[in-house]
Amino acid sequence: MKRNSRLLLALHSLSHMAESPERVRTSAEIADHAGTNPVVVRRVLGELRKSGLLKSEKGHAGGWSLGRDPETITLADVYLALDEKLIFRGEKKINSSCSLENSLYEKISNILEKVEGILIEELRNRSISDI
Amino acid sequence: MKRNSRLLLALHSLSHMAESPERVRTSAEIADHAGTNPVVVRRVLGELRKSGLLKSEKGHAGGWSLGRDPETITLADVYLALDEKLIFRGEKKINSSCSLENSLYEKISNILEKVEGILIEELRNRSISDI
DNA sequence: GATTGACGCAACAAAAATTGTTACATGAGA
DNA sequence: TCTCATGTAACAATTTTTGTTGCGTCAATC
Repeated sequence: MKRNSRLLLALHSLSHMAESPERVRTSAEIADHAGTNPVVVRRVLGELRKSGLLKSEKGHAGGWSLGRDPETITLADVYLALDEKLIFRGEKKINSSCSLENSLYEKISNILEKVEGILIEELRNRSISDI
Repeated sequence: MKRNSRLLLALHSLSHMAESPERVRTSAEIADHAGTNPVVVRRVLGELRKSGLLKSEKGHAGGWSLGRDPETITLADVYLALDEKLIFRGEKKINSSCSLENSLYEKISNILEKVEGILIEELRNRSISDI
């Protein structure tokens, strides 16, 4: 797996869950299907649980299931829950002694914030059931 | 330096050049100001030269200078010349046996292409002289 | 023409970020 | 009590990015 696979892993898993929301899945099962490791799955899905998108149960018949109706879970919810920035994770060498550099960083940041807002809007238009 | 510093390095350097376009700068000089290495500078700026944004001269009084009028060099030009994708360099595990995964990848790709188009439009509205 | 000082580039090294693994604690059902 | 699941920390391996060294080429200057 490569970069930014966290979001894809999350969305992939959730879209399967949306198909049969009643079914409880173990992290081992999910990892196997996604070609990764159970611990990685728990790590990523754990962040979604914190946001209420998923719930998990320990114990014998434990595992993962959706925290609410699949139609109400948008791609934006997942994106935001993971707290990743698809766009630009550049350094924040602010307060450089070079005023041009500061100006540059500010201008780029403004643009990217605007564009990311648009991205989130787009993601908000799709639910995990739409996949 | 961290991730995506290439674009910032390029824009930072170009914006200085836009201030005094007549002045020729060495990669050592640029690297020193940007806090990096001359070879790295030549590497990054070399890509801009291929796109005609910059020109470089060897020899004793050699160095780097703008390839055309600073007002005509937009941030989009630089972004495209570097062939980087600020947005989503996710894996391309297409043709997975899982149709949901394929569908997911396609949907995400469509959204990101659209958003990146908007990003480029925004970048096209600023020249390196605007920094 | 020899020297100096610049870029061009390849190959290698180092550092940073991401992903994978192991180990163990905790909790819930059989 | 035993089994099977998650939760988490610590560590290892991999991938990506950045930095470094070395050497060739070219042009101005001595």
